[in-house]
Amino acid sequence: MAIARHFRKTRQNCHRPDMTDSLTDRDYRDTLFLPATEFPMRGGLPKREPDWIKRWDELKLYEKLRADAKARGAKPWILHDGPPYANGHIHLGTAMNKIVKDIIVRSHQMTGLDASYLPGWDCHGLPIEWKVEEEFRSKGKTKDDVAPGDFRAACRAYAGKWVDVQKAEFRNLGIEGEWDNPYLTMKFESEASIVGEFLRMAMGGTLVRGAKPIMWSPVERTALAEAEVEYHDRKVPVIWVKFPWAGTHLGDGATFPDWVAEAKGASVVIWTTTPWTIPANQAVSYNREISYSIYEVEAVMSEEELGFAPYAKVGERLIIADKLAQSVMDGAKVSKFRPVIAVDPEGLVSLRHPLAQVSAFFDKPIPMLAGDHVTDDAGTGFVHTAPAHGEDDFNVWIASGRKASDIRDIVNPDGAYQHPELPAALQGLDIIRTSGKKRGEQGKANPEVIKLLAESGNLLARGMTTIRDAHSWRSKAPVIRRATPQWFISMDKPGPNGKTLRENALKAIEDTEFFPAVGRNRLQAMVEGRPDWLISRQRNWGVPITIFVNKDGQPHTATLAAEQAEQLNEAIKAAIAQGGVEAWFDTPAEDFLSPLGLDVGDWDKVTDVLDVWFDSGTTHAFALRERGIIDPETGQADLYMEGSDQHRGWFQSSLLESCATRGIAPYKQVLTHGFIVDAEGKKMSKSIGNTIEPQEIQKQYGIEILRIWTASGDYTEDLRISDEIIKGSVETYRKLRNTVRYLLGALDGWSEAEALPRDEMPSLERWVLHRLAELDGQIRAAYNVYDFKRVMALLINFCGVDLSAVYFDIRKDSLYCDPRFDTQSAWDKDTAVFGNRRRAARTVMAAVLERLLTWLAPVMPFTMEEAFLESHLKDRAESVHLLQFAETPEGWKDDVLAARWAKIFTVRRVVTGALEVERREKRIGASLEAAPKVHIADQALIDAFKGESAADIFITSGAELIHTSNGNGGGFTLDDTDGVVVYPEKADGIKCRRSWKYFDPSTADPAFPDITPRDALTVKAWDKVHG
RNA sequence: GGGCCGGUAGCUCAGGUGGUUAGAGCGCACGCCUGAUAAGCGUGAGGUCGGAAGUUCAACUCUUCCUCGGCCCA
Repeated sequence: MAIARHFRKTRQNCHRPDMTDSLTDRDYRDTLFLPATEFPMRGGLPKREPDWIKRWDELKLYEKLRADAKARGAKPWILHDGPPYANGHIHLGTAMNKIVKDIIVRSHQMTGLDASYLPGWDCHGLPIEWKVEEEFRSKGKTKDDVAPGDFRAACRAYAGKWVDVQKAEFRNLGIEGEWDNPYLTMKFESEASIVGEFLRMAMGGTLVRGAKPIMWSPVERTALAEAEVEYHDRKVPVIWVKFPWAGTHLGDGATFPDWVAEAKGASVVIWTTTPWTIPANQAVSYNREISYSIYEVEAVMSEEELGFAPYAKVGERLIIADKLAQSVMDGAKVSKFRPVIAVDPEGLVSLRHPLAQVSAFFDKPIPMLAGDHVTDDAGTGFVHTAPAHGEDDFNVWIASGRKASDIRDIVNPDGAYQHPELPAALQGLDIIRTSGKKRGEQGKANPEVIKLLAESGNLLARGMTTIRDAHSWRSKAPVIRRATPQWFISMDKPGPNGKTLRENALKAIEDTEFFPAVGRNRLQAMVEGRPDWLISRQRNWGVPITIFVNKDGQPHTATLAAEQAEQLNEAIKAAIAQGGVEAWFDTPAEDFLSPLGLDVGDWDKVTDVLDVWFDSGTTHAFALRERGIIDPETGQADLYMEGSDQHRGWFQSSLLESCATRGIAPYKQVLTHGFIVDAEGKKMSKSIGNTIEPQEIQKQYGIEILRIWTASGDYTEDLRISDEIIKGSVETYRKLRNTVRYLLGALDGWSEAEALPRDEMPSLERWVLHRLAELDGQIRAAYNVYDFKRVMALLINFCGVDLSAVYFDIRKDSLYCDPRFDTQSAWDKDTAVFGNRRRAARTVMAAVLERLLTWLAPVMPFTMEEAFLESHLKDRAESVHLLQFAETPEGWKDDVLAARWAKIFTVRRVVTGALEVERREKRIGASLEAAPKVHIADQALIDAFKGESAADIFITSGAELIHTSNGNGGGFTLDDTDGVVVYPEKADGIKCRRSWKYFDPSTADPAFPDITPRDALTVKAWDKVHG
């Protein structure tokens, strides 16, 4: 440092050896303008953010925003909040989700709309129920010890607690919204609304009772949806079972195909990993595309070789898919076998159950069914079919024209055999242990079935294998498939408008706008392919399925006269509106039925609850329609915005619910975000240990840094986060903050009186206005399509390049040294030229500041509020968030001017390049020490400078532009800029003690020999005003 | 295992319908300024566009395969 100072002094001394200090003892510093602001360079975000939040609370900002929009007559614009689940603390993903929403809402509010934001929570459901059960267990109580009403009350309290926790966490993120009155799915009015929607749907005919197998958890005693299971490896028994062939219908006695004679005494072989389903077997499936043959066992491995006795017997005949014969024989320890003859599987027709001799219950013909689900990739080429316990099994059973009511249900909710006709040996055996230390392990059913099969002589082989299978994500215990009566929303039954729900939903998808566009394909594909919506759960904490069923199991909504059904529905809704879901469970059936003259004995009250996806699919009804935010029948939210996983979840449940009840989507637009991943693009997980909590970032950097990070990346894809990436956001913050700070400092003492009309401004100022006009369109367009990264890129570029590196740098001289407006009374004509130049600069800066503050406020609400309160705008409103994006006059746009300045900047680049060489050679330090001569071949480039001071633009003390087609050698050029040659000569004269520019002392005002004439005029005006 | 999406400089992002030496900002290095100072300015070095093959006169841009990652499903 000392050395650097020494060099500088040396240079100055060399340059003006004849100057003496006696002439120049006035200190001009007082007469200069230097930026002045209370707005500090550093934000101190972690410390100060909570104060801003408190300020907005006290200000009742959200209410004021609504009042302001109303006063403006603004059009409502609704982002409908997807409800997070009221369980656990928020994480980075939830934070990002809310931040994106907040930026959207704020930016729309500031572009003239009335953008309200009503946050909500999802409060019912199994996860909460589980936590509450755990709490009871820790107090030594089992579920059976707790009255259902008390249990539900505990769930309600538990959800309420987490709503409060999350609400506080969201508010700490600076999310603005109606926090005092959020929507909760468990509020009584919501519960009544959900019931209302459900009944409306039931009345529309899309509610159907089904009995198809669904995933059932014996441990939890409930049906589970796909979303509630996870897949794990599990060791299971595998058995090969013989189904003796029992006859064909092919031809009469004279025309049997050849194979029929050979098939006598043969057995069809199946393979299964669920021996317990054999007692529920009602068919065997095959595939017409697979070739099958009869094989005869010729030799079997000996007991000595194996260590156990094989089940296969020499001479027995097995029917197997040709491709799998070898592997089946290997599994059965058959050492030698021969194909006998090919079999036409269509002709097999009927088999005998392998346990037929055990009990008359099993001694029924077993049909052969053709199904595409059968493959010859593994197994035997035949599939044991228990329609109660497998989806494919059920489907092939129904497809063959058989009835669901003929399906045998021999398993109770505990996952144990229970059927009056079952043999005693099987009665009561459990499939999976539901309690104790071995909960989730295999029960007694499998071993007993295997034993019975072996005794019957129909076990061909057995072993163990590992499969990937569904487990409950709560208890981690395996689930089974079980056919129980369940309620479904039918996708393909024509509804009130004659169209199916699937058709209505697909049409609604067409009418919806998706961001990004691929969201449409995704949702479409899912709706096209999805099965009926299983909405019933056998749980306690949820909205009940409020129907009565008659003795045929049909709901009152489908069997009573419409008028009577509606009366009943109204009574139910009224009860729930008053007493919550309890009212359904606690009110005796006759209280609902008797007033309508219905006989209690004819009806059963259903006590299943609704899938929680139904609750959240209904939020549009109670959070928007019943609050009067959108029209109850035809209204739509403007936007739904959630993670892309919600194509399967909320976007779909909401769509289906709304289409079933109103025939339209509940939204006009759907926006999805991706997920947060680490620096390598890997998802965050506690087990990898790469998780980051929002509180960490809040404490170390501030929420605003997190908001900038969110806004800078492409959140429609996955967002990466790491220390390095966050540091980048910190840099962005600093640049933006300092730009705003400089503007605040430059505008010290500004008032509208100083403003200069555009047509009196220098062209550089008009160029800045042109840039503002350009940006205005770009920023609005980007916010409109939720493209914040474009907003950020545009503004960072504008601040870093156009302002900081160009405009501020060039106008620093004018701002600091030209006559201040408060000396205007002392200006003469010459002084006014410079004074007005400065007025123009400050006018433009005021315009820039207003726009930067408002354009950035949605992303940086804290810092922009802080800057706003330091700015000339502070009297306009109580908060920057109550402002609108400034209207930008069309006339500011000037493409001709912009093209001209593009030329000027082309030349400027070459000059700065040339000066850099001089610097490196230590011939100059500051650019003011130079006065370059620029040789320019293209006259148009020279014309661009017409009316401009090239020296000001180059920030040199002088500059000369010379029209010549070639330089005279030795000049500086840039490869990509032909015809511009720079001779970076040193500035002559003396250094102005006020503006530091070098100038010819002979031009100086004799009264002020050591400053330039401009500075002399300025100081004289200053002196006149300030004595 | 299937469906969809993505992989451009250290980081965050631009790069209509294939066509000159692939851009920006930040960061980094070097230098300047010291009247925006834990600030400001300038210059420079960094990618051959996840990999391979193919179509084409020509591919970051089209096709196929592979790979890595994400979401959904099994």
